[in-house]
Amino acid sequence: MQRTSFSGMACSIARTLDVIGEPWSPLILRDVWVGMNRFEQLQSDLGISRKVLTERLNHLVGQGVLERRPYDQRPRYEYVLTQKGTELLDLIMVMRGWGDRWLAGEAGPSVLYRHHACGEIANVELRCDHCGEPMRAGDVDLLPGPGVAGSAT
Amino acid sequence: MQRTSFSGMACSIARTLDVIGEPWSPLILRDVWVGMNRFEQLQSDLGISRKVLTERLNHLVGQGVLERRPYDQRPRYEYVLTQKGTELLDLIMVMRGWGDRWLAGEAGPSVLYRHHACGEIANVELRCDHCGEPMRAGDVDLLPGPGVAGSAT
DNA sequence: CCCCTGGGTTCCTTTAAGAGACTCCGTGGA
DNA sequence: TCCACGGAGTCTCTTAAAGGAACCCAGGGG
Repeated sequence: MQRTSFSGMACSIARTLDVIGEPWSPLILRDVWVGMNRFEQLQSDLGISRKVLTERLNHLVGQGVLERRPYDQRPRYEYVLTQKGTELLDLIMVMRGWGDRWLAGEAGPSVLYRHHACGEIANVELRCDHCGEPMRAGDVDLLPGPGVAGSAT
Repeated sequence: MQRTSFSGMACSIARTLDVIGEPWSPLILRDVWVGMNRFEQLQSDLGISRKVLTERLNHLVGQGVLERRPYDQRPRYEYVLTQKGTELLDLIMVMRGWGDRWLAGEAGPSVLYRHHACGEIANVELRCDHCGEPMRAGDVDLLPGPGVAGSAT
């Protein structure tokens, strides 16, 4: 299909979608996170078409989320998360949390997180980076920021 | 294109993508959050095709993320977030945070959050729901959970 | 009585995803 | 020396989803 690019929108959500909004991209990030760094691994784990995997990897590398680097004398490459990509994993963790809560079914979650700081199996929670209290959608007012469309400064 | 459904995968991330992974869906949620509840509002704000908007809304209602309800004697409807949908906004907030940090450009964020609890402009941060310390991808070990594929219990 | 408005449906075009065969390039074994 | 192999892609063809625009229907209002 044709697809509208979101990148022109003055909205960080739309711009983020332009980076990882395409089908498969979040799953690729998850796999790279857990150590599936090579093309063949990703392709066989996900069952994604090789053509699409190539496109996604190129896009993610182009966006600075992944880095492609050789791991051998032969032309062999692996994909690793950059800092930008590592921070995107926040999104993956929150997705996992919501999916576990609302969609996991009777079997329960397929992956658990053990938090280094406390050693416990735990989940992520959104908190205010200012006061540390919980901060979810109902806990905030939305205000126009400096980057709103139309405010040319 | 054909699109592979992720719903068969034993992965909460994949299942979450089946709910909001399609193009436009996160932007629709954002708009509904900020008070754009009607078909015409959404269509003109996003510039999405009416056909696709219909499909997305039906899907989100079917998944229990939105609720469609009449607001008039005439056949007029509006879409509101359910509890399930409201909790999905965590994802939107985290996306906004990442996008602001890495993609906002010189203009800065277009929306700011004022946190009710402290009254300050703030951002979300991921913390452990057990000990309250920061909890990001590098702060956890991944362990197999009860719902892993193959563990028929 | 006719038109307006909200909320869709229909139809056609364009393009992206799926599937699978094919290529290219170093290396390792015979 | 030559061949097979494995990783990492490319190519080609088919199918289906997004875009876009016209059309439809039900209540009201003038």
